[in-house]
Amino acid sequence: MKYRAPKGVQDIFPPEVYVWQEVEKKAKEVFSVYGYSEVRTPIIEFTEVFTRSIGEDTDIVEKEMYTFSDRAGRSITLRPEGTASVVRAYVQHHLYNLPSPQKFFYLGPMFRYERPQKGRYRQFHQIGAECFGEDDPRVDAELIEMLKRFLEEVGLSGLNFELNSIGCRKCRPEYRDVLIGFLAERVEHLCNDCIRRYRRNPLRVLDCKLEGCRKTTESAPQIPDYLCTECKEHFGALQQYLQRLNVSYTVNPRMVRGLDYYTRTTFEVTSESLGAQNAVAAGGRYDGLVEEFGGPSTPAIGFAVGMERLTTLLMEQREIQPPGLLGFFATMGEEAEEKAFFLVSELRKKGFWVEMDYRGKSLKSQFRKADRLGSRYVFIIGEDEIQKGVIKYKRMSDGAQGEVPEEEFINFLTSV
RNA sequence: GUGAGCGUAGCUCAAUGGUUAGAGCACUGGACUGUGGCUCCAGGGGUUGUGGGUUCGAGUCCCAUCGCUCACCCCA
Repeated sequence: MKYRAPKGVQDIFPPEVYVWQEVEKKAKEVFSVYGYSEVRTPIIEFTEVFTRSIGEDTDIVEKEMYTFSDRAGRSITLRPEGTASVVRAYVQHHLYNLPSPQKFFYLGPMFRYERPQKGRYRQFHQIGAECFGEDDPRVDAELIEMLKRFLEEVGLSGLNFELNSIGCRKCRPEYRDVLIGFLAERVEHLCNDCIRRYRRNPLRVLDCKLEGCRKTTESAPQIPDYLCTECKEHFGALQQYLQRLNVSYTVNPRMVRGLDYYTRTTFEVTSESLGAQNAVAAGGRYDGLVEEFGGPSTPAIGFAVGMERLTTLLMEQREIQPPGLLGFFATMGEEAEEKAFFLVSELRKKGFWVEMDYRGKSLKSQFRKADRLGSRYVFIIGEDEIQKGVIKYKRMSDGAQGEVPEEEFINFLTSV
């Protein structure tokens, strides 16, 4: 094979593409009811947009970005996630001068240079939502409710909502110190990965899957216990509201997110059947990011849904219903073929999906083709029909046949 | 970046180191001269991922390389 797509990117064909279209449609429907407008930001940004927001020493920035120099020597990066671009756009266009909250959603491809595996690709797609300008816990609750509703509308079940608060710029450093103190006494019991995490990002040690590390960190101090009064209140109120909105969740005090910009609320939606990459959606609050980008201090919260992971689950849980072909024209003879050709054109103009045969094949093989295409009807035009001025039809589901005068054909189609 | 498993027809897979690499599905045609699905028959389709090596002989064994998959790291 001479050409193949680069590693970790994929072509999406029918029938999967119909699932994608349905998911995108549902997202637009649900999000718009919550006041979210679509925003389309570029796929490329100056590299600093990502390094500044995601964090210099995260894996994404350190080794996963598609970065290149453009012809003028500027460093450009293919977006590895959506939030940074939306925040950049929000600040660049001074949207903080508009009434708060400003609410946006986006969908499109993201790029990370990683080894692909189940649920992970180099080009992957996210649907995300961002809400700027409010720090009220009701906004957090509302956003999580919207995510839940979207996932339900799209037809997913068996999902777990996990919730945590990782504090703010004030209280997180304090907790961090306490945790480092705790870990320092037990470093020798940690795995090699965790020893590295301990130095680089100690909160991650809590997330380790290994039995040994889990055990040593069993009695570790937990973030929720070290939140400052404001963060504690915020987290408590959020939980109250979620309960009253009937959004069930579990608090996971060990959940940490990989991007530096998160503050307070973080959440993940996971599924058992996704393999190692089990998060369908994730998000959180990022109250410092707008300021970081040079805007006024502006609280914000958002999430992103992984399209590939979502559609993978959907295709496991549901049958895919491709759009149905209404009719297939089976013709006998050149005159009939010509007639069918222009008739097909007329019908499509009226919005009917019809197809025909162009190869002058046997009637039998035309029927076979119609059947294979899942056509509801076969319309037959041969010498007899032309002479009588009729079109013969056969309903494929039960084999019922009949004739319709040409001039009534459109009416006939409308009625079936 | 690290580790493991797997590469044979469009797809799913057979073939003890030994003739001309097979089967099912799919595709095309016929049995049925103007009627699909079911059945039967026939046909087209392959550089066994690639390159080297061992051997009288390699799809099979060895090495390298490329690709795919899963996992680690990390994340949607």
